[in-house]
Amino acid sequence: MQENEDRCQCRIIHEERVDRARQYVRHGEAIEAAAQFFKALADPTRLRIVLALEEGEMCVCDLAAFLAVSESAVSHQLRGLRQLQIVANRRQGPVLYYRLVDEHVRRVTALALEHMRE
Amino acid sequence: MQENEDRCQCRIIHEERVDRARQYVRHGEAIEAAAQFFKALADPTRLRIVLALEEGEMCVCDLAAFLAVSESAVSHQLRGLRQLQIVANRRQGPVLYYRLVDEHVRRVTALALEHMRE
DNA sequence: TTAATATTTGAGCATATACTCATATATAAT
DNA sequence: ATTATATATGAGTATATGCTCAAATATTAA
Repeated sequence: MQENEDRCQCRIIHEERVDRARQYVRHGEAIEAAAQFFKALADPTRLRIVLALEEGEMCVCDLAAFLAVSESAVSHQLRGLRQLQIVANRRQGPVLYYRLVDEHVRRVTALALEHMRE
Repeated sequence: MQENEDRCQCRIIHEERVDRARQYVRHGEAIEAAAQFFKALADPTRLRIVLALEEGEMCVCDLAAFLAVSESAVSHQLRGLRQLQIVANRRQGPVLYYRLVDEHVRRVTALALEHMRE
């Protein structure tokens, strides 16, 4: 086990199995990005925002009413979703209408909700 | 807006849009469950555990070596994944071999990682 | 029984998260 | 300019998360 002595000092029961995992799970930084992506959907408030927007764009005020939470809270969550490029907005006067950036999220949520119903 | 006066006191700009969202997003507790599910994948360590197990079962020690983290840390994460019925284990002597419970997770991770590579 | 291996568990801790509240910004109307 | 509306933002806070470390449990071997 010489090639691993500086990575970790724990015993490796099935070295071949560990190597297979290392080869298979080689998505590089995509894993970090995917984890971030899942984190965006990992909160009920944000998940409900995303699901609502699947039906069409909504302004912050609409979302706050739908979610029954403060507009500030919604705005904070939307910021996170914006930074992850999951949602975008367009301004019409003083109102910002939020929408999903693409169909990626919808596919993932659909798949997950399907699983939840067994 | 009388029917909303006890739910929230914020203005509703597009009441019809809010109603549409309320009808569309009606998965009940499935949303909570889905958010929990996403949370399981929302951490790089757990996501890498899941991805590794997609290739076949591994024991805690193998996973620790693969992830280069402590076995205790792996065990704590596995507990969460176990409680969510995402992984299960079988005992062979003193060794616990962990595996994915079903193919649900694999489909979701595959879809997400695909998106990450655009 | 004793000792060794494999894993789990609980406490403690540093950081992240999701909110609230007050304030700031941007647009529109007066 | 002033005011009102719609949203954003920053600070503060309570809770959740993910780890470490020490100790407990389970299985096997001596």
